[in-house]
Amino acid sequence: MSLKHAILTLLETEEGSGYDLLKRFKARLGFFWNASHQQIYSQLKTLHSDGLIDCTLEPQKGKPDRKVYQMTQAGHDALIEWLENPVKVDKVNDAFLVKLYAGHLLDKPKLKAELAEHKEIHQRMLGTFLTLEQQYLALSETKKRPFELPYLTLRRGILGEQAWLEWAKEVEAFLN
Amino acid sequence: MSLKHAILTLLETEEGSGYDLLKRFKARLGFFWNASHQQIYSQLKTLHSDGLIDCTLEPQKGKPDRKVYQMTQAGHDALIEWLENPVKVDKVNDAFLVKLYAGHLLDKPKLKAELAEHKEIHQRMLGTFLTLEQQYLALSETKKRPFELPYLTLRRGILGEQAWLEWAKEVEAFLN
DNA sequence: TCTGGATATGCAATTATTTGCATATAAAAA
DNA sequence: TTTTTATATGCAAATAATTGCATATCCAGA
Repeated sequence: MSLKHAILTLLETEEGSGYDLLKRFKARLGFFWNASHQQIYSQLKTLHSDGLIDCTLEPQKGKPDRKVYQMTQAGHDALIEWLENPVKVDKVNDAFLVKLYAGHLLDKPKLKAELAEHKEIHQRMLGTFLTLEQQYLALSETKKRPFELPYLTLRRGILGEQAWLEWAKEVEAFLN
Repeated sequence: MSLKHAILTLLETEEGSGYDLLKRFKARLGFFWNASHQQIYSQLKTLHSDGLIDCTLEPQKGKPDRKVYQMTQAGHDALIEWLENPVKVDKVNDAFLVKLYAGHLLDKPKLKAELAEHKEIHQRMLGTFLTLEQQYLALSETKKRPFELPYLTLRRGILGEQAWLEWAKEVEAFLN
């Protein structure tokens, strides 16, 4: 599973509490891997009981202890091993396409309305990605360096969303 | 869940046995919804026990009975209801991007090799899609009509794969 | 001061998917 | 004639993901 290894990747860079990791996950990997907070907390528990990460308790006044997770050697090894073995090609399961395929059972206005909703979401995503890209491109060459690979994942998002929106135009043309 | 409704969509057009449906599923919906034969057989069972599909047994010599499934009114209603309510935007969970994000932990040749494997798969997919597109485009206008919506789902596949391959060029440029 | 939202954490049940196994026939290829 | 490939089905266990619920704090604004 990749979620485990995505979390290990984050911990490889820096330790953190569940919530820290959740936020870092959403901000950095969330564009190409969706995971709920429940999933992340429960994976942290599993990773810990498998010895791939350590956990230190930081007492807090009033609040319950803060659990800070950090990488172990076993975790590092597991991550490297995962990286060295091929992953499966992204599996697509797109409910909207199922619906479009069955679109003859629905009237065009309803299809159009739903297309418009999806389009808005994709446009918003693209906007977010383009903003992030501008931030990256504004950096000096040396400052870019550590973000080169993340930037490539961002490019995937940009090209993917642009392609989706191009396609949406074709669908709109048909529905009009 | 969309798998249920994808199967109902197939049955809306024509009845069939589990294996019939499996093949039709792979040929028509398989490009945007991946499901194993086990999943399809088990969903048929559930759909049947929920009364959304009927099942008639066709005795066969030597072989076990052929179970032929067909739509019920309840199934049709459930499909329409599903179609009328919005579906969620396609969720992306792309393990290769997780790996690329963590690529600094791996040497470039290994990343390049894996990229090449994925590229080959995407190229093959695109090839398949383009062949199907040629077949569609060769039809007369009247014969095209019933495949207009499926064709749009095919276009999604084409534009999606092209975008992936464009992106792969950027990644290759970086890795070289 | 009350209220709502962000912060911060998790359990439990259900649903969906994957993986491994299992069986049996028929046709085609070696 | 043996082996492989396609046809044709499915169960069971494990893993992954979703959904619903639950708790408790802190801070800002009405």
